[in-house]
Amino acid sequence: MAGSSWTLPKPRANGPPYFSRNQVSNALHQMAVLLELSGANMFRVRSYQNGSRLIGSLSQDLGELVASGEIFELKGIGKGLGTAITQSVGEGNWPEDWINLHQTTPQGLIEMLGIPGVGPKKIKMIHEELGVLSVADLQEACVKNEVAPMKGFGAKSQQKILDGIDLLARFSARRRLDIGLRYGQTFLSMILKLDGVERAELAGSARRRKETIGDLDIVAAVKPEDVERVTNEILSMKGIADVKGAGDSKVSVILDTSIFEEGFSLGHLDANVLDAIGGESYEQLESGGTIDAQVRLVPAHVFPYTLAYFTGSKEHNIRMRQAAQDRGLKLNEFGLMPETELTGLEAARTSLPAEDESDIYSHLGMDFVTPELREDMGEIEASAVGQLPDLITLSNIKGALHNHTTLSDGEASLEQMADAAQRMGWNWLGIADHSPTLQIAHGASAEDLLDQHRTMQKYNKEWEDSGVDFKLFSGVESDILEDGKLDHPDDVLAQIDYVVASVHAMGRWRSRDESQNTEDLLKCLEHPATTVLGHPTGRILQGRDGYEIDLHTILEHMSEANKEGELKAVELNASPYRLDLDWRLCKRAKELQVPVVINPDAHSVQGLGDIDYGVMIARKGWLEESDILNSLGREEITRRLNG
DNA sequence: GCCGTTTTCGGCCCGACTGTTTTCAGTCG
Repeated sequence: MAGSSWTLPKPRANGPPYFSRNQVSNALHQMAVLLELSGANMFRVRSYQNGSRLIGSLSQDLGELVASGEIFELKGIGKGLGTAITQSVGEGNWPEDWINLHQTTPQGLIEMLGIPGVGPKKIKMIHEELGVLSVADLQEACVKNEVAPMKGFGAKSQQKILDGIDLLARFSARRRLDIGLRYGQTFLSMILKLDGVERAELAGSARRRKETIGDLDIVAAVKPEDVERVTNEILSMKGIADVKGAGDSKVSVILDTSIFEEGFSLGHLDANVLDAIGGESYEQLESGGTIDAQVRLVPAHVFPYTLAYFTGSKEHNIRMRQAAQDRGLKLNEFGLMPETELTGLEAARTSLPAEDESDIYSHLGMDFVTPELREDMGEIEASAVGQLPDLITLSNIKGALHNHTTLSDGEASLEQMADAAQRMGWNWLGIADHSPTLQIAHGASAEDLLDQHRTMQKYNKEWEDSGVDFKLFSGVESDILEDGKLDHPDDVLAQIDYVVASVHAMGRWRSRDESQNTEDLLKCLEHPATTVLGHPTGRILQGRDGYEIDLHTILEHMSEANKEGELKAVELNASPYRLDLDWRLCKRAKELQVPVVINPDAHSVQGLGDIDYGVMIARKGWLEESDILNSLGREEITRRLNG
């Protein structure tokens, strides 16, 4: 979980509230993990997990809920959690037993949870009987053959643990959405070409457009008599680095980059990103990369059920099964049917029919839920009452505000960027090059910035005179300095169209606590010139966590400013390395009516294409056409920026 | 730990797989 370390945060000085939604949500999540390791009842563990999700996506102010006692009325917060949260948020003290559990659980046990095939029960036993405190200890114990003789273990278990530790060291990282989709879509298109494959779709977190992807799931409809042949043809495909298993309904393989006929290359990376992900070695890591993939082969009549099941999320599936239960039915990967003695495909013969996933939802009295929304973030409730959002698509995008040129660290000139934007069908483009403090990115001086502004005005006049529906806007990506100050004098900022304010001094911001960072960001947002908050947490996916920040509070302040007629928008940075604003908070911004602007943060012509990933995440975050600035026409955006 | 127009106690989503077991526990998705 981003920003969390395995300690309980210190209370802020000027409470109550002493802790933010993030902090309480993280603490509950940690408690769930620690309780699991301590051998607690799994349903108790789940209560903490549910509580964490609930508090993390809370639309009300946590401090107020605690002060008024309404916290106890939330479904999922009872006497126990309610009291604990009230005490921590209201008085600044975490419960004694929470503190104790943190102090008595060795850090290494938490790391051991990452080993595939090793769960809390086994860790607890190994820890108690062998005194194992870390992954390294466990490896040593296995090598010394101390694990196999234990009750419930054996030679195979011991070897599996050793293999798991090896796997953890090599492939612990999930893959970014862009990488996962490239593998997934390539693999899917190859499977679709096979004789006997009636239909096939990408499932799992890739289909849900999660910002990172663990492994690929593909579901294919194949007649029983074709399964063996199709399986063999999949196993002989280009790009299969290793076969993990192949049964009569599932093929499990590891893909490598030889699956890409045209080779595998990464686009341009900005210096800040490159720095964060370990420089040039990252490209090598990618080109030598692999990804696990599973293909499920099922008869056509169960395909929609299997697709829905393996698309998940787990949380969404749980709610769907409960909905089925409420109707006296049972839902699984084979069908939706009355309770029966039969199991698996046998039972599926009694299932209600489904041509597509929408039939499944319709059997349960719900509207079809698009895969991006299946996270149990309110979509179940909304679909039951016909209130699902009408999500944006790429065709809604008419421009974007945060892009770079050769004036700072971009690869393309102003002219090339404008030309590319027009070819993409956009009606406007905002350029926001770096400000002077960011020397690593050749931040531009005020003089150069104003020069660029005049050049844009010249082009704009030419387009207007010749009836071209396109316009450039001049902005700056201003570093947020000490005390939330902007990086140019006010008189310079007043001359250009807008300011994207972003944090780049990550070292300093990450060394400070949440309340200090939040305070500085709020000050910066109060500056009349600040229009857009750029990459709000500074995270680099698979690279580094962002700085600690209470974005709930930030968004609430921005909401107030917008109500008073100012324009304060939050960026959804579309770079697949960032995807920041997180989709979980997009929904919050929407509720608060804070405009979102999806920005490719392009450092090249190709970089403009990253808008695609931004749209995916915006959809995942429930955003509709009216929630984003990108959907405004040339004249409307002019009015909003100048208003 | 949470929840309740059949319940304040006894449930809490479902199935496959694996390895350890003579009937099941742990892990995973």
